[in-house]
Amino acid sequence: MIEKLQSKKQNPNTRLEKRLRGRPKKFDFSLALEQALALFWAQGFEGTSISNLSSALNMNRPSIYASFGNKEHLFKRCTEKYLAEKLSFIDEAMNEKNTLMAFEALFKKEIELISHGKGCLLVNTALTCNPMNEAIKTMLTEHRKTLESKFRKRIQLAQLKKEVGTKESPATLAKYIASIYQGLSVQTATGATNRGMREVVKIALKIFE
Amino acid sequence: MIEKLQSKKQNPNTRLEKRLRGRPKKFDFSLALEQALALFWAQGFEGTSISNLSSALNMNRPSIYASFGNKEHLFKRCTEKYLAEKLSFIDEAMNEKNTLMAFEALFKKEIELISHGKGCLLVNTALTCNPMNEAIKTMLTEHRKTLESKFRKRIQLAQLKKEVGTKESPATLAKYIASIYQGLSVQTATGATNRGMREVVKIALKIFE
DNA sequence: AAAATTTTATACTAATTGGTATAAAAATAT
DNA sequence: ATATTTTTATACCAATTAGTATAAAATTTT
Repeated sequence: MIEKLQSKKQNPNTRLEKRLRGRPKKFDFSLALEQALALFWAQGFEGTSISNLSSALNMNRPSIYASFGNKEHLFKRCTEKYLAEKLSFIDEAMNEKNTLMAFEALFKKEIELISHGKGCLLVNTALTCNPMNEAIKTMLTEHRKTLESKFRKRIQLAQLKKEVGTKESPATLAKYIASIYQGLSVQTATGATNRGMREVVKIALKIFE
Repeated sequence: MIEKLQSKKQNPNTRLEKRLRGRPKKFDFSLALEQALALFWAQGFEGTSISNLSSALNMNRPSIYASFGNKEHLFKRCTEKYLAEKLSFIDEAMNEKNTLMAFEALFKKEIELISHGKGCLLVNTALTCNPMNEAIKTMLTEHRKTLESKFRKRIQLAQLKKEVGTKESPATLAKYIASIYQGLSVQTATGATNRGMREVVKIALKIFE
């Protein structure tokens, strides 16, 4: 009974945010963002309409605009969330103590991430688009470049420590790793199994043995 | 003067098709299809509207529908054209006399094909989409699987001829090759140069040396 | 209890989407 | 010349797009 009274009209935000004055939100901001991310991830930027989002988040349109801005802005927030929460393993993998372990960890975690068949958000959601949405495509492209440069830095470090040969440049090796990473993102959208992808990685990483 | 009279109201189809009864088409069917392919290739399936096509092909909408059917059907025709005209090099490459040469040829030609930065149509135009357009995504996926199976068959042949080791299965090696192929398609959309991609291929094909 | 505040829900906008009906235009066949 | 055929161009369709104005609802503050 006491419990029931306490949980009466419990707002998801109550515990986190200080209760504001007006009508309480019926949605949890962070959960809604996660649901938006899931939908964009599955359907791409242009494949997802505000109406789709409205249904999926159980929010009416004015609430979406009030909370997240327009479609482009919402997608950017989702991408940031994706980078912070889903791709955090990349920095962690790059901290492994040798190159082989670093990229083994990278791909192990990537395969877990993309095993649902939707691939990597940075790769699969807007490789091409209407000129109107060029900014979205460019943003994703920049993020992919950033990933590649993280690979490059890791390889540069390894070459300094003489841990890896210097025959190929770090830039080239990084591009090779990025190609595999992106290739797997397409592979999972082509029906590849986790096992199949792990075997691809095993071959791909032979160059570091 | 004579030339001018001869070329008066020259219809592009005149030479090929028997002149029909009614008002002549103002467009060349094959050219229009090529322009449609170029637009879908650059903007993706969902990023290309019938209005976009109408402008690009200089055809009004009823003419597009009359000539090519609806948007989905037109995209399928473009994909078929793409396979027949742009990806014909794949079968040719698979006919090279050894595995290394086959895949060297494959990637050399692929890089030429995608060097405009739009990647491979099968990869870059609808990796994700609205559920409404699922059939398009599925069609492209099937074509990607077909490519991979061509790689697999080539490797099976090579293993029979003891030309390549049997440590990894043809299926796995084919998936590895397909991953590189698809990875390069993303790479060119990420700003990679032809030279950069060629260097990636050089590393990738070391396993066949 | 009343005022203030904030979110919700409904209903709207103008533009665009994929797709088509209709009639004029431009050719050939008779 | 006239009829026939085919394409073009205009104008439309219903549905959906992204985005917003407005008022009711639900809360806290006074």
